[in-house]
Amino acid sequence: MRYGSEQREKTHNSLVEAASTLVRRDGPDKISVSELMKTVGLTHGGFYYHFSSREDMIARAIERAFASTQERLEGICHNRGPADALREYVERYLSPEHRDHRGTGCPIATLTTHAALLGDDSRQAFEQGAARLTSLLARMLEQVGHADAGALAISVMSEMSGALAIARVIVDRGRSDEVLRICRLNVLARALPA
Amino acid sequence: MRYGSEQREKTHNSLVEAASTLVRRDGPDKISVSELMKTVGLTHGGFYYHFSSREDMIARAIERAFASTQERLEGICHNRGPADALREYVERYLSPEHRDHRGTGCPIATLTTHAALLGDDSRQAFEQGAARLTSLLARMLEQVGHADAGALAISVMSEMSGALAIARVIVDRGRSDEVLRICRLNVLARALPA
DNA sequence: TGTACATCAGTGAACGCGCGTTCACTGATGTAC
DNA sequence: TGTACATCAGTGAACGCGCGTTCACTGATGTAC
Repeated sequence: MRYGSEQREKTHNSLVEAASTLVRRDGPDKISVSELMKTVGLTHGGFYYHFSSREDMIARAIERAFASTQERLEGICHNRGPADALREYVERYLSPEHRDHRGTGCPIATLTTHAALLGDDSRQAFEQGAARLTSLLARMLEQVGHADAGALAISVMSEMSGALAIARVIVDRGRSDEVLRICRLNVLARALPA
Repeated sequence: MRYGSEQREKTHNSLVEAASTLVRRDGPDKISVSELMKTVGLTHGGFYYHFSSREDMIARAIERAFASTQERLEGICHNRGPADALREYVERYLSPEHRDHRGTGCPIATLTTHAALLGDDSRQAFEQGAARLTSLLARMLEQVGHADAGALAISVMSEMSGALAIARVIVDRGRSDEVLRICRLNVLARALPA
């Protein structure tokens, strides 16, 4: 079964993409090698042609999750003023839509408590991804005139990710929405210029 | 091997206690039945004399984790004025000591992203525990004069748990301490009366 | 006080199952000539 | 243009392992008489 000359790369990309969704949706402990391969229409045996181990695959999945989250944030900033972009970001982050789509959401809100327990490769991928994302947020805060933007970014990122993770545990939609709404208002009040 | 008449209760208590530490230290996915039994000096076969299933044990462990966390908070409030208690709670929560002791720490900062993925019993135990803990915090905030204490408690709990979870992923002690310090200052500024 | 029996809190062997990983093999495609 | 061969991207059977769960058994303790 030989395909086009870039087949390997294409398959690898699909695998990492699928893994980055599965790892966020079901958690790093529940992804199985065969489930991942099935997701892209292959059999489990081919896995080690693309990854050196299950742990390696999880690290690549986390990297990808952060990369696409970052792209999405940059998309929000594109063609928008700093204050508008900031408001849009916070409102999307703490929205019921984000809460209801773990698989494509911010990895910080999906994997924090897992990350500390993962292997070193995965943990490092998380740490670096989170640092970069927080830097982007800091730059946005700086652009709207915050003096201590770096510190505020850390505080805001903590509250947003914490709130989203908590909202995801609350079954009752109304009460979960309420958590999001409260933190949205709080964060907007702290982040946007007066 | 028959022991004293309350042997069963005593063993059960040790098991739940040990489980509540293990579940926070290693995560709910990594606790194994035999490891737990070994921890209290028994063999794996006796497990089902105390729990109906592994999932049942995890739910009981989470309940216990919240109960002892709540007791600890009440201990802080005991014989302290409201503002003092609040400051003490925040400073302890966002301390390197708390970060370095997952096994005995606040379950919100240890299990949030796990909780949404757990079975219904465990998820519910988490949700109820978190709600009670947040209520306690709200009462403290109310006592120092905050008008919208309920909302502030949710915001503060989100930031504190989010920050602690993030700090636990950062390997470099200095940078991890810095995250804690920043959020400590931010939270204290928001929570304490001016 | 002594004896027979039931109960209680376990033990530890055994089970099936799914998992991560390995490996011999396959067959379509590209390349050399 | 045709043929032989190497390569590439997989397949799928097989492996060992640890896990959650079950179950027949054990032996110390409590209870009935």
